[in-house]
Amino acid sequence: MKSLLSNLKISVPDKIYLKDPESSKLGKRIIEHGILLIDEIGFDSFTFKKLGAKIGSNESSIYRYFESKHKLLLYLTSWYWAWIEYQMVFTTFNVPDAKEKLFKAIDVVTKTITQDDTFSHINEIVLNRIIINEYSKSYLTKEVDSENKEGYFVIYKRMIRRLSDMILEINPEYKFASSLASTIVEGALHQHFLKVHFKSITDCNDEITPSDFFKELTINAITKVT
Amino acid sequence: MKSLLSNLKISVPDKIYLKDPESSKLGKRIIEHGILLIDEIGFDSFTFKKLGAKIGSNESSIYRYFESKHKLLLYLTSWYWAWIEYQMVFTTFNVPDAKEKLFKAIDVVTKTITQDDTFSHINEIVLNRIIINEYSKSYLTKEVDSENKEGYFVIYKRMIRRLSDMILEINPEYKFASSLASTIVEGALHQHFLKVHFKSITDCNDEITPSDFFKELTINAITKVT
DNA sequence: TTTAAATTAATAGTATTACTATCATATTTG
DNA sequence: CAAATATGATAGTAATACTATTAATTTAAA
Repeated sequence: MKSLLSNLKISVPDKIYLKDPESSKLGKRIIEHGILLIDEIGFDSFTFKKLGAKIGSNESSIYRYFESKHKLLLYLTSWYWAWIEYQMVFTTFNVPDAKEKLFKAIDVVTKTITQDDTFSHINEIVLNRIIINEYSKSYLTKEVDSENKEGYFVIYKRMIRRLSDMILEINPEYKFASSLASTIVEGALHQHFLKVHFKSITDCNDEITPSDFFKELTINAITKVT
Repeated sequence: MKSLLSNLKISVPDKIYLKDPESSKLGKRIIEHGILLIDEIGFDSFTFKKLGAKIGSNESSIYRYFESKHKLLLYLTSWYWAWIEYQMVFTTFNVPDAKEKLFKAIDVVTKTITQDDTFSHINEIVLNRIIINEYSKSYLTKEVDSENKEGYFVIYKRMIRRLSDMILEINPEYKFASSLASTIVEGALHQHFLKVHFKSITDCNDEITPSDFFKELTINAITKVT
């Protein structure tokens, strides 16, 4: 995916930031080390002061890019889903068989990220861990409705709708395409979490992946003769 | 469920609290109004100081029951899952047909709570909303492994295992019973959230419930001939 | 190349949070 | 009734999540 993406810029709704972090060296350092620090100490303990110390910059300079650490999380998650969406569109493009297409899409959203080579300052492996551990916190807030109106979750919702459309391509009669799509995406993150922290309530491990589980689940859900 | 439960006490791992809130009037007020206040302002803005003001008591008195607001959340969530587990065991007891049994269990974990009548000081409708909006925050932390070792999530995991066992009763060959069970429980909370805040990525609404979706999904997953 | 504009750094300050500690006052119980 | 226990009031601390101001540095334009 590297060479194909190297000229592209993933774009994030611009209301999320005060100043585009892609537009300067400091901005990129904020993103790069923000990802590493959130992964290291967790989003709850993460502060702009600590990030400032880590990158040898000042707290107040970071506040010029993001209004709050919550906005930084929204930025990172939007970036992540835009990146996933791109891969989903790219991988399924020109695949004539609807089932093969859907399976490729499910693979994209459920797989463990193992390669970090798409964008120089963003470590996608680490960012994927942040999504698994922190994504829910970006929308489980009292402000979710107003932030949704501002468009902070458009990329995520659009990506889910693409998946839903591929489900309907196979079976236009299936009544729960959206719920199934959202369950696959959210459920895969959850299974990845469980396999690290609550092994006893998942079957996923080094051999069985969330992708295996969700592909079988999906195909049975939509092709069953009832 | 009221009369049957009225003599029972739901028990929560005792390491979660410093002093059992069931043991005093103040303790019960903390739980009762803690639930209402978290629902009202959200867990992130919730503080013991605000709760103290609301119940006409002192911040420091609340700290004598719970070490932190995080522990209070663990208490509430443990209580909730114990209550759900009780209903699950009770409702499925003596049901001979494995499929009917599983469906009853799925109903218990996925339905919207509409009655508040089991325990005087706990409003189960409001508590259910808190679980939907805040449950993930109880385990998406850096301390999850140590807290898991302390037994703070035993009830939740046991309840999921019960569900998994009922799945295996129908099809002992099914390879993903635990993952399916955990997906049903977590996924149902997620669908309830989506139907309020992100309607475009769910099919659930006033007519179609998460229960409908997950029952069909489950039965197709485990009885499909592959 | 100088000058102005923009960006970043440094410092200080505020209200709130998440507690801990101490001591006084109720309330319960033996 | 005394002693034990629970609760309340007050104070204090370090950290958080910012905002504001001013100084220093970098960049871009004339």
